[in-house]
Amino acid sequence: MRNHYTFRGVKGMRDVFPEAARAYQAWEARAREFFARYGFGEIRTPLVEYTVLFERGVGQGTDIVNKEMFYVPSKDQDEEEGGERDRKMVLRPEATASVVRAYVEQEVDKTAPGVQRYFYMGPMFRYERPQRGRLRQFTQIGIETLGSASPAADAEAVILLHDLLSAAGLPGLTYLFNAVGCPACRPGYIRKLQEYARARTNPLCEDCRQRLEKNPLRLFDCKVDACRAVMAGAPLVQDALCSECRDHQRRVLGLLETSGVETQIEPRLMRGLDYYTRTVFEVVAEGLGAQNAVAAGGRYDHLVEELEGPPTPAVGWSLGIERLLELAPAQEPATAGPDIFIVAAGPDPDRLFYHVTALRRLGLRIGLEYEARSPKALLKKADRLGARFALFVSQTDPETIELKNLRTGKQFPARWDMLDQVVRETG
RNA sequence: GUGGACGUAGCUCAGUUGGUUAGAGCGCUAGGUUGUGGUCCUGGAGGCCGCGGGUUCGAGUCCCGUCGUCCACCCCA
Repeated sequence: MRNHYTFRGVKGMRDVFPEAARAYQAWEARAREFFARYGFGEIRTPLVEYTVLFERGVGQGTDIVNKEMFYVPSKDQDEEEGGERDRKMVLRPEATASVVRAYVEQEVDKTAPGVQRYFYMGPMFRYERPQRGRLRQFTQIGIETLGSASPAADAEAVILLHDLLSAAGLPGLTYLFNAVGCPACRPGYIRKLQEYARARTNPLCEDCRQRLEKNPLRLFDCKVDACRAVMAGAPLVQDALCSECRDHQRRVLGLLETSGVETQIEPRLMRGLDYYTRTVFEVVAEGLGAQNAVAAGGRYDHLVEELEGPPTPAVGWSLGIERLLELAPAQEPATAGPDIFIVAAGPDPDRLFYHVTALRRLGLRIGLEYEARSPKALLKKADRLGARFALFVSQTDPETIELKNLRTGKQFPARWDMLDQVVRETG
């Protein structure tokens, strides 16, 4: 790799070459298969949104909004005087806010009333310091179900995720669940939590003292021993849920149990995005280092209203392909090699090119080198590519050819206009 | 944003207490095979030792800075 080079790729962003791209394609194909089964349709939203969308959607107090945004300079900013602040644009850090924005903007509740099921796949951008399992541009696949408050919607989403991950044969996944309450019970819980913590501020670290006021639920995330000790005795959301939330959780977990999805209650599990209500969950994997969440999601019953839409309960999740890829290193079958690899020393290359084009137009995969090389080198290449046949072209006459079956080693004279048939019959 | 580790052929890495033409394996390439692959043998190409400065008679080896990568914190997919 060139170390002193002007035209570097951007930090935390990767180039994906064909071999690695196959692994992405495999995940995308598998996901599409499952989405079709469950009735989810693809939605494609822009990579750029106005900043306010995420400030409102993801939350003002979150790290994603406060320090992880990729700002996009725009002409709008220069041209529009005055209110340019809310015209600021960013690369999307996640997709849920965009999907909801699109849903509200198009008034989908009026044009297509009822439950909407969407899936998306594409790059997300977060300005973080890269480390294992964390890129600045990464790829998410996710779903959003809008318009249902039913526990069945939560369960359906999780089962889809579970079956998709299981189909990939990933070992060592744990499905963690928690409930984070709703407007009826969460405010009361947060007050209790703050009361508890305020009475014990002394041992808390600097960060936690700030969290206490700004984002008290995050107190549970701290890894400082002293803070953990304090929080070990803190009141839990689970004990403060209203009867509706409690009932919702019970029914979701019940549906998952009958569907054979093993779940684990994690009473201190919190999410970094503000919009979640009731159900939150996270799928964690072993052996991924510090960034071990491969998928996460939950219910967000008030986000649509928050973005000026009609009351619309919703639930969704997203998974990070790159982390999944690290878990199951490319075991995808290699793409099929050429049907025929041309071995020619370059007599009348134009005539040869004509024949090759004709064969490709018949649907055959033809491997061809542009420069004349030794037969040995060409055969070697054909072998590496997994070609089924090698075609020897006479040095003196491009019409005189011999076809060699690289599996059996048998070689025999052939004619250009018969190749298509021979290759297909040999299947 | 904070902390730590590491930058030597395309890749994985050696490189003695600073010492003269910087090495290995794999890969690439050519030949052995008077045009015929996957094994084997022999040869060849390929190095701003990340970059800049300093110490020294002499620096890939030591010091400072810088850029980059990785890991961890923070946070998250």
